[in-house]
Amino acid sequence: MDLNKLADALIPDDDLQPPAYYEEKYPPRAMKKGAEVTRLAPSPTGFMHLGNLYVALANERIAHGSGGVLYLRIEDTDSKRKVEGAVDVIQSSLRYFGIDFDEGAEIGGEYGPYYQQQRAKIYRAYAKELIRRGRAYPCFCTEEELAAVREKQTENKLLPGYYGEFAKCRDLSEAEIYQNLAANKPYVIRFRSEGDVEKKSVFHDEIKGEITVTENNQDVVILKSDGIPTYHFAHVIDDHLMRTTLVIRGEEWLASLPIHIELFKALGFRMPRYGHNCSIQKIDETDGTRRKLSKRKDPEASLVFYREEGYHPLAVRIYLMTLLNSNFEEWHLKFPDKPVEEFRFSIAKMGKSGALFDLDKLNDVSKDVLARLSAGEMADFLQTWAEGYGTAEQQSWLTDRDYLLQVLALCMGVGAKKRRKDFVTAKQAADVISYFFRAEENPAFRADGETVKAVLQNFMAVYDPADDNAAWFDKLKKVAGALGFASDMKAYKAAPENYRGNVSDVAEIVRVALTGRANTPDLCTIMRILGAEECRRRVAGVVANV
RNA sequence: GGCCCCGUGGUCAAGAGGUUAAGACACCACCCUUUCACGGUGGUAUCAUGGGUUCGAUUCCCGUCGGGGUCACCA
Repeated sequence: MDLNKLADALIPDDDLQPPAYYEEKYPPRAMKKGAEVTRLAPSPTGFMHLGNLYVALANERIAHGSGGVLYLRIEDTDSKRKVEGAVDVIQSSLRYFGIDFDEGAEIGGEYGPYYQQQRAKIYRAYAKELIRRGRAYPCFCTEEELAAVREKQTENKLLPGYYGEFAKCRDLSEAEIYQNLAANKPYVIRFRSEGDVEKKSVFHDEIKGEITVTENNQDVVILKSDGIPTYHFAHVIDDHLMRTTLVIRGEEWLASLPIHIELFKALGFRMPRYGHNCSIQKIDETDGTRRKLSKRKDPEASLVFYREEGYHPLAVRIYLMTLLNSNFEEWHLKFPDKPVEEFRFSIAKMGKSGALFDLDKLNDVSKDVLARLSAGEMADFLQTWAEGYGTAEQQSWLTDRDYLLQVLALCMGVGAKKRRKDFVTAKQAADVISYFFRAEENPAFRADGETVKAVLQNFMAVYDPADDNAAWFDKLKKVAGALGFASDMKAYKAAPENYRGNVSDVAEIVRVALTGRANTPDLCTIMRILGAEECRRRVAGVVANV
């Protein structure tokens, strides 16, 4: 069979460059030893998964930690999944969490274009070359035919797929091929595999270590009927031509590694190194089993979730780093103020087994991150969050910057010996500080109405905003004593039956009346921030209703 | 089902042929304290299982079990 003629018939494009042209156009990168070229290659589906960020962080740290390059390639070969504006979503969400690319889509670079759709000619050139060499052939099978074969294979407990005797179009005669072409039958281009599933070999995975791979024997599709390549083919060509040195990707790709290995070999490309990263999982409530975080079932699977909730990007970053590198957490505990970039990220320290997503742990990390912010930084963070996701009311709270800073300084314990860790997320923080901006609707007291009224009236009668903390508390104790509450905790503990309660019960009444909640930072300071007038108004409201 | 990956407390995990099997989160108790938070002290809890190698295996080997992934003209 005249393979050159076949190649021309199958891929008639007259504007293709020979493979050698691309080899020269995209030469190996001049980089210092040890520098890694890594990439992120998401599909523009408009949805960004936590797993995307997870693997992005690993690639980013490896590239930048080694003085290498991180680039963004858009895998838009499936037109059915493509969503308008998805590339913006990818870039903006990754940037929010601190992933910056050196080259790639929308940034450009010497190894572009970085959209696979724009690289169609390149793939076709290599596919044509494979046809000429007899390593690729046209397949005219319809979807129905393939499905029927698969069904039969499954029935007979055979390996499903297009291989060996089941590869009907593999050895079509020249006449049959041209007949089909003349009849305008749609066709795909398949790779002619020479592998044998009985043969296994050891492969070194940068994360998993020594793994065994079974040879591929599938004649996989490399060019779909629309002339666009499949993932497998595009991956091999792109990562070769873009001179990727290390591919860190999800372990769901492990199963197709044999295909990639054979394609690299057939094309005569040197393979990049691979690291297959485990995925973030969660326990399914319905059956108690582990599974990947699901886009459909788990809101926390989406990167949008963390922005809506107002998680600080650094918190998410630190949390993911603790999952990614087992010694990161200890390092971070030791040097809490050092930027993450200073940590020596190592592929060797990446875990082999999938980790369960732990919101408690993330929350704990978040508290620490927020507690290290200055009041000004926290105010900025809150404002940015509120502009995007807060209610109109919450936005209005933040307009008086000076007032806000006073509130934050108190709630964060700025200036105190130890910082408070009340804030977890921006959303939760907004809720925590709400009482500074509006009185609570129906404060719930544990004490009876008469007692509440007496405590509030007595205390407000002597309250003086000019008092310092000690004087303020002295007055509270006097009120407590006058009403039969113990003003001295030790005395109370010695003989609680002699009292109606103690000074903390009295403080609680004032606290609840003013803030609507039983737990707040220092009450005296809260009253100072609210102002005497506002305090009196709130107390009056409570006394009238109780 | 075939193939592949994984298996140390509830979670993330360090670890090495011999350890009292680190640490963090969560949980519990106590202390501090006008409440809460912070902080401090202490505590509960782990090597999936069977066999082999070995003086000794949680660690090395094999089987079993369990969990996960994958078997598209999707990535």
